[in-house]
Amino acid sequence: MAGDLAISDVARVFGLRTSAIRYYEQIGILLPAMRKNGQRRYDNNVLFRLAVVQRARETGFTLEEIRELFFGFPPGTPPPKRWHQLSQRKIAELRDRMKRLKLMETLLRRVEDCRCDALDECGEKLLRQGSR
Amino acid sequence: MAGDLAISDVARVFGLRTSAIRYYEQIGILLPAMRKNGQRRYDNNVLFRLAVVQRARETGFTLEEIRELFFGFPPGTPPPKRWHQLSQRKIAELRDRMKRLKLMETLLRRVEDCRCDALDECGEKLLRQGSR
DNA sequence: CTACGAGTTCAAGTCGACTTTAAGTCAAAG
DNA sequence: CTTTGACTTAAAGTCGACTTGAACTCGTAG
Repeated sequence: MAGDLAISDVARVFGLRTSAIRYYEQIGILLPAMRKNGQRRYDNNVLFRLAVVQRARETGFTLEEIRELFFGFPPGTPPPKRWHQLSQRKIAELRDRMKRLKLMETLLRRVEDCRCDALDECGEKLLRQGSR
Repeated sequence: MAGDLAISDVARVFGLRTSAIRYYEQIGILLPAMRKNGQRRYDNNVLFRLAVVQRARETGFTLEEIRELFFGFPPGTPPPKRWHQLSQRKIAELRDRMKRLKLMETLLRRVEDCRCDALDECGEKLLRQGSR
């Protein structure tokens, strides 16, 4: 049950490259692993850590924010509080990004109405629109 | 009406840095400008071109795609056809991005229900969920 | 004449999340 | 003993869209 995993095992579980895991260690998202003949050996805890990392990545957190999640609070701060604080920012960010996507879509559909004979004509219209 | 614009004038109209305009020329989005004592001079056409570039950027096109818009079709291809072809791809892309954002939001809201006592517990639950 | 501001070129730097490369170590297999 | 395969490190490369820096040239104002 304990596990004594090589870096390639850990990588395979999450579909990551070994280089990604070393990188996570390098930037301080994973604590330095124990060594056996110079090679990293992991126990199951790292799987839990990485599961959290993956989920956080899926929800749009940067690696910097993930480090904050792990190490940016006084030790003992309960996860719900950690998640909450970071989520607030992120939700606002997602809302902005969605707005932007919707604007893009609107503009894209509008471009479909173009009847210009030359691209410069498009530009001319846009300039007149912009100044109005 | 003609205009004999310095690079800084053009930049100011669009809120761009002069370096961006040189860069656009370098990557072939703007044709090389006429020179006057070695300095670039522009006429009004460049404003139309740049208005199109800006709008295309706003709708999510990359500079590569914008070059395609301008130079990736047989000369004389009408703008509606050009826009349409590029828009199809882009709309699909926007839909995917929107889906992803919505998934992120769902996951973020779900994370708000976390009652774990430690982050490793979060990871453990996620791992069990993932395998189920 | 000199200083100034605006322009020029080319190369290199930036950001985030990694990957790739080069050179070296180690234990097990043949 | 040598090869193989997996691992190690540090440094450099990647992508996109620019920006920044260094070194240089212009025309003009004082």
